This record gives sequence, structure tokens and C-alpha cells, in this order.
Amino acid sequence: MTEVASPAATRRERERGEAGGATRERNEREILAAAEKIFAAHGYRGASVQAIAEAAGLPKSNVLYYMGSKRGLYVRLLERMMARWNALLDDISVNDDPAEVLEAFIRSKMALSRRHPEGSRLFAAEILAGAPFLQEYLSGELRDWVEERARIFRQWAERGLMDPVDPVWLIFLIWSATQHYADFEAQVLGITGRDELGDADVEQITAFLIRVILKGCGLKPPSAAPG
Amino acid sequence: MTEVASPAATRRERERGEAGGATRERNEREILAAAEKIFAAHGYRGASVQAIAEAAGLPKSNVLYYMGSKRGLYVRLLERMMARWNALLDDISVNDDPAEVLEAFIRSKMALSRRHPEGSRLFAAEILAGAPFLQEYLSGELRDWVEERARIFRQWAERGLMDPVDPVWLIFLIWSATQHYADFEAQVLGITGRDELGDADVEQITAFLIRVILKGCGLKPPSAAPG
Amino acid sequence: MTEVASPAATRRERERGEAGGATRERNEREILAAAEKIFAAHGYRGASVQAIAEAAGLPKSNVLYYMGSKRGLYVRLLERMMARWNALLDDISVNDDPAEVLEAFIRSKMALSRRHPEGSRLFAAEILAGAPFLQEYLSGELRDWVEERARIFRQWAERGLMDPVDPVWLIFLIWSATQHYADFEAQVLGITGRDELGDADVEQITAFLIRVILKGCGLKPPSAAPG
Amino acid sequence: MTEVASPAATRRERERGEAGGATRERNEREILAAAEKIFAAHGYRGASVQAIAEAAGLPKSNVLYYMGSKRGLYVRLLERMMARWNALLDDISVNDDPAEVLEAFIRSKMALSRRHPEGSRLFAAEILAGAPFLQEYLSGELRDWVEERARIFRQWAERGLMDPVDPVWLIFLIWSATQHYADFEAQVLGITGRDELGDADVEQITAFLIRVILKGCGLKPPSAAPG
DNA sequence: CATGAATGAGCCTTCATTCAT
DNA sequence: GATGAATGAAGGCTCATTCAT
Repeated sequence: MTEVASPAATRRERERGEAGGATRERNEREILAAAEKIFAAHGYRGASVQAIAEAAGLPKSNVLYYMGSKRGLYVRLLERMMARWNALLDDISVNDDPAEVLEAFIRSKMALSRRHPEGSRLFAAEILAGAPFLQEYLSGELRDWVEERARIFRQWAERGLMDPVDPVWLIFLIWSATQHYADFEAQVLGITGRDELGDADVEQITAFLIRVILKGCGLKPPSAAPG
Repeated sequence: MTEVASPAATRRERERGEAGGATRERNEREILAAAEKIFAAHGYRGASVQAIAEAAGLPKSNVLYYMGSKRGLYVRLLERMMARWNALLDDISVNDDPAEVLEAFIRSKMALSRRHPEGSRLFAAEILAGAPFLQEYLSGELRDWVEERARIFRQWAERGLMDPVDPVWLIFLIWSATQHYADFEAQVLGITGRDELGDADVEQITAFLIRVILKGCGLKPPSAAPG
Repeated sequence: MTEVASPAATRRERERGEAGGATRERNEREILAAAEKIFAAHGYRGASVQAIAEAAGLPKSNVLYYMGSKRGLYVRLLERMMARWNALLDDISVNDDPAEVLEAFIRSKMALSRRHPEGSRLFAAEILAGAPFLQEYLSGELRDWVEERARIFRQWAERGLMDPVDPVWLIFLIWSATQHYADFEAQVLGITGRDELGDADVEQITAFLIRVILKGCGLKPPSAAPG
Repeated sequence: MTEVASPAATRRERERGEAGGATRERNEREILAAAEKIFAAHGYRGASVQAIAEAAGLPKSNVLYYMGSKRGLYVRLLERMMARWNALLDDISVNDDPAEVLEAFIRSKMALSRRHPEGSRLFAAEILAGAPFLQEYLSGELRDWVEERARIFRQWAERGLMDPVDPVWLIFLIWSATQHYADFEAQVLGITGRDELGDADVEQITAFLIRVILKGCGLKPPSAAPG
């Protein structure tokens, strides 16, 4: 990366002595992060472009210049979160070990919430608002994914590999339990009296959830993590 | 019911030909219901008095006339929800049967979410925003309540009445699992392809949760409801 | 005055055990006093009926019930102040002693401002606003009064009884100097570092003004008050 | 004056075909002038941003865009007026000639009121309201200034250079007399039957005040202007 | 007679967006 | 390419007034 500032270098850029392309990327990244935080906290309507701009350390005009519109920014964030989500929804088959699959499911879902708590809350806010932007995704892609899993869970139950619990309610249970620590973080911290949850806490919670949910479905946890 | 002397009939009232005294009460009720819905969907900032007024079928000024301020209305709704919540937090003792207590806990929590889904979402939105109005409640009253329960759960575990799981994570699990059907209703409906959850569905889900969570903690469900 | 409460006795009335007629009078008096204060401080537009009601210790509706409208109340106050003013504008003749007349003029004007500072400020606020309600009075009655005095002052000057100063500017000088202690009370108190001006202060100021103004017009003060 | 690069041309600007940079300055100037007029006439509370905007020929949002807030605009105007005021409060010493000092004082005060009548009225309205924004200034800076002058006046009196009148009352007399023609302009015009006071009138009034006040304090006017 | 209820209009301020540079 | 300028619309709230009792 050379030190030659491009002719159209911005003030921020010039001050930091950066090259052009990097600035755009960094600005976009900062805007997205800031927006995710604000939208997560206050929802689509409650978020203001001004607040996002301040959190990103940029003028308001820039936010709209980079993102087109408040709506466009919001949609982009939702899509980014859905993409992260889809990335961990790998296929499973009837021949897999139920306990292993469920454990992996819980682990990866927990890790996603842990890595992207703002994204998790953004999604929660969207759902609270009645999912105006995600209606289609929920009753399309996501529904298919759930039904596919459900079919396999049912087959496992039929083969006596696990208790015959309703697989859809089971999926919701896992979702709610894992998202809780991101979505209700303020409540969790308030009640536990901490400033934040550390990695050890999260690992402990994950093990707890795996232990209780698997056992609750008549499965033996494959790894012997204490809950 | 006698003809109680009452405030002046409003225009709405006259148009509908109603009796006098009921108007104020009805208006308040409608405003509270409308506000709970709007605040739940869009959070404190995202909700507008105009939107609440429209949902209540009243002029905007009227909402503020009845409720004083947007903030006051919001606080009143939060307090109402906290009161409902506190109403079902009866005491338990070490001598109680763990399975019965947990079942009752899950049942009552589920019933509360079922009866007041907007209130549950209102609470969720407040937590998403970082609990600006409930900070104190969370780290005060509610924390004490949780710790008290946790102590008893631990004693049960020591006596071998249930698995030695972390009681706080257990409480969070129950909370998240039961609230999920109110808070993420839009998602649940989208994925299950329904218009609403009926009483039968909710009873089925409740039984599922009781079954899985109790079994997951090494308890036998006292009633034999199939999940 | 009997103790029998009239059938239509108000709540306030009943609480104090007063008869009907007295209440109305007292309420009117309190409203007028409160309104004078509020209008004086904030002008016609800046005053609110609510603020007046609060200062009078009555419900807002009552203020309008007694006074008809904000505008009507304001006009009534202006007229009351003009009436007070007119009460001290007695006739003078060329044969009067100039010094005595001017002294009496300064004294009575000062006393009026002293007795009704709110009224003086109310008038000042009206003038600041461009005298929308008093236009006619100023260029009619008051103008005539001024011109009449001016004629006499001029005659005195012609007879060598006083310096040939412009009588209109002289009248304005007296008005401004005497009203100052009411209209700019906040400034006077701030600069002198007092909480209020006492009777002694006012007497001292009056003597000062008489001394300086009379001497400035070539007149000997009739009474020997030190300035 | 060179063609300085400047902010974007506004719609107003384009319509008028003006150059770029001047717009902002002109708008600010017009807003300040309009606001001074409106605040002077109706006080802080009675003034509305809408009215100011209309007087400035701009949309309401624009006024707030330029000035931040109604309060900020008001404070800025007060400070501007105080700055003008301070600009003419030059030091005096015991060795100066009392007559010359007093004449200069009256002249400069009169000129200030003449040049900035709206500012004078703005100040008057602020004082009428109880000086909520100027409390500190009055009992601080201004008080000190008055006391300093008073000390010198007293020394002059002790040396027999002028009558032993109370210097603070004298200062108030000069202030009230000179401000009167700005603050009570509507009254002055109504009574004198004119549309406005011309330079000649003001010069005449100034000479009158100098003559009467100086003579009233036992001083001979240095210049022989007839009142 | 006196007052709480009710409301359209207006208040100051913030909003998302467009535009010119 | 990036940003300050500008603004119509909407935000929460207060206003003076009307009405029914």
C-alpha cells in the first residue's frame, strides 16, 4: 500500500494519511457496526441516521452517501445477519448421530449469538416489530430449513434414537435459549450483577444447555462437559 | 349497576350514544392497549404518540391528555407488566417438590406470556434498548428474587432431588423458552405457517417444555402430559 | 353576612365556609392580580392562561369562566391600569405654581408605579409589543392630555417661570424616570444588590428626581427634601 | 474582495441568481435582525420561531438550522447587545471634567438606543421577565461598572464639582431617559403623532436631556446646545 | 355556578432526504 | 468522492377554547 493520497482524498483520509480504497471500506465497516448497534437497541423506527453517524464518527450525509437510505442500510444489515445465519445451517442426514447434531447445533447457534450479539438483537427487534422486512424469509427459506430438520428429527424418534418430542418446538427451544444471552443481555447482566459475560461463562452456559436439552430429549451428551 | 354521575360525554360518546362514566375508563383502557402494542412493536423511541392515538381511535391530544406524556405512558405500561409478573412470583420453600414447583413455574410463566403477549414484547423491547427504565428493577427486586430461587434449587440439588445444574441458567432457560412464543410470535407464525397459536398449541408447547426441561434436570414430570 | 352556603357553593367555597358572592369577588381579584403578574412578565403572547390559573390557585377553566377569554382578561387589565392612571391626571392651570405642579406630578407618578409595579410593567410590555391594544388610547386621550399640559408648560416658560424646555420631552423624562423603578426592577435590584426597594428608598429616589428635574428646568423645589 | 469558495447555493439563492458565499452570512444577518424584532416585541416566550422565520423570509427549519435553538438564538442576541453596550463603557477618572463625562455618557447611550432600538427593547423585555438570562450579568459585571462610576461621581461631589446627588439614582435616570425613546417608541410616536423620530428630533432630545440633567446636578453644559 | 373533559392549532425540535459543490 | 447546506414532514407537547354537567 503506497503513501500516495488519491486526488479525491477526503479530509479524514488526509488527516490519517491513508489511501482511498481503504477509507471507503473502513467507513462502510464502521457505519455497519454503528448501525447494527443503534438499530438493535431502538428498532428500525427508533433509530436515527444522526445517531448512527455519531456512533460511526462520520457526518450524517456520509452515512446516506455510503448506504443510500436508512431503509437500505437496515435491509443490508438484516441480509448480512441472515447470511451469517445461513452459513452455519449445514445439512444433516438421518444417519448422523442425534446427540452430535444437536450439540453442534446448540454450539454453533450459541457461538453466532456470542460473536454477533448486535446482529442477534437486530433480528429480535425486527421480529418484535412484526417482521415487516423478513416476512418472506421466515415463511420461505427459514420455514423450509426448519421442516427439513423436523423431518429428520422425527425419523430419529421413530427409530428410537431420541424421545418423540415435537421437533419444531425443540428448534424454537434451542433458538430461544441460545439467543437469550444476546437479546436479553441487559437483563442477564443486571441479574447476575456483572459487567459482561466472559468466554468461560459462555462455555459454561453452552455446556449447561447441551446437557439439559439433550438429556431432556432422551439423549446422552457425547462430550462430558459439566453443566 | 346504577347510573353513576360522571364526566361530560365526549363527542365520540355522543356519536355512539353511550352512557357517560364509562367513557374515560374505556378510553384509558384503549389507549393502554394501543400503546402496549405500539411500544412493543417499535420500542420507546420508535413509537409515536400519533400512532398510539390512531390505534386507539382518538386524537393525539387526547392521548396526552389522559396519560400526561409519552414517557409517563411508557413507564405506566412497564409498571403494569412488572405488577403482573410479580403477581405470579409466589414463594417457594425447600420442602416443596422440585418437579411440581418447576412445572408450576413454567406453566404460570407461559400463561402470562400467553395472556399478555404485547406486555412480554414491551419488556423485551425495553431490554433490547439496554433497559434504560428498568435498570434498577433488574438489579434490585428481580435479582433478589432470582437469587432466592437459586438458593433453593441448589439445596434441592444437594439433597439429590435434582441434577446439580446452575439454577440461574435454568431460570434463564425457562424464561427464554416461555417468552419466545410471545416475543418471537411473528417468527413462530411465519415458520409454522399459521395465523395464530390456539389454546391447544400453547398447551402442547407447555407440556413439551415441562417434559424436556424437567427431564433435562433429572426430574420426573408430576403430571403425565405427553410432549 | 350570614354563614349559609348557597346551593351552588363551589368546592373551594365549601372548604372555606364562605358565602357565594364573596367568592366570586375574591376569585376575580386573585385572577386579575395573577394575570397582571404573568402578562407583565411575559407579554400578551408569552402569557398562558394555565400559568395565570396556577398563580391564582384556580382551575384554568375558571379563569376563562370569569374572564371570558385571554384577550378579554388582558384588555380588562389594561383598562384598569389606564383608569388608575387617569385618576391622577387632574387638571392644572396656568396660574398654578410650576414647581408645585411638577413636584406633585413626579410624586403621584412615582406613587402609582410604586403601588402597581405589575401594572406598570404590563403597560410597558404592551408598548414594547407595539401597543396593539392601546394604539387608540395613546394617539387619542393621552395625546390630548399631553398637549394640554404642554401648552401650559409653554405659557409658564413664556412668563419666565421656568426654563424654555420642550414640555413633551419633559413629560417623557418624568414618565421614564418614575416608571424605571417598576419596569426595570429586576435590573435595579441586581445592580443595587437588594431584595427589594423599601419605602425609604422610594422616598429618597422621589426626592432625588424632584430635585434634579426641577432644578434642571430652572425651578426651585418648594419643599426642601435632600436628594 | 476575491471570489471565496463557499457553501452550496440555496434554492433562494438560485432563484435570486446570487453568488454563493454571501448567502449564509446574509441569512444569518436577516435571522438575527428578525429575531431581535420579534423577541423585542413579544419577549422570549411570546416569540415563536415561526414568526422569526417569516420575518426573515425563511422556512422555520432553516432558522433552527442556522441558530441551533430558540434559546441559543435569544442568548446570542442578548450577548450581542451586551457587547455593544460594553463597547461604549470606557473608563473615566476623577480628573475628567464631570460635565464632559456626563454629556458623553448621555450622548453615547442615546446613540446606542438610536442605532439599536430593537436591541434596547430586547433588553427591556428580558428585564420585564425578571432577567432570567441576565441575572448574573446584572449583579456581576454591570454592578461593578456602576459602582466604579458611582465612586468617581461621589469624589466629584466631595470636591464641589457637582451637586451631591446619589450617583446610582443618577445613572438610572440617564439610562431610563435615554432608553425611553427606543423602549416606548410606540407610545412616543402615538403621542407626538409621528411615523418615526428623525435624526433632528433625536439630536433635539439629546440636547434637552443633557441640558436638564447637567443643570439638575449643578453642572454647566460644556456645549451650548439649546433644549 | 363552577369545573373536568376534550380537542384542533400551534409550539420547539428532530427527522430523512436532496442538492451543490 | 465526500460533505455542509437546506428543508418539508413529523416528533412530543402546550395552547386557548368549547362543551356538558
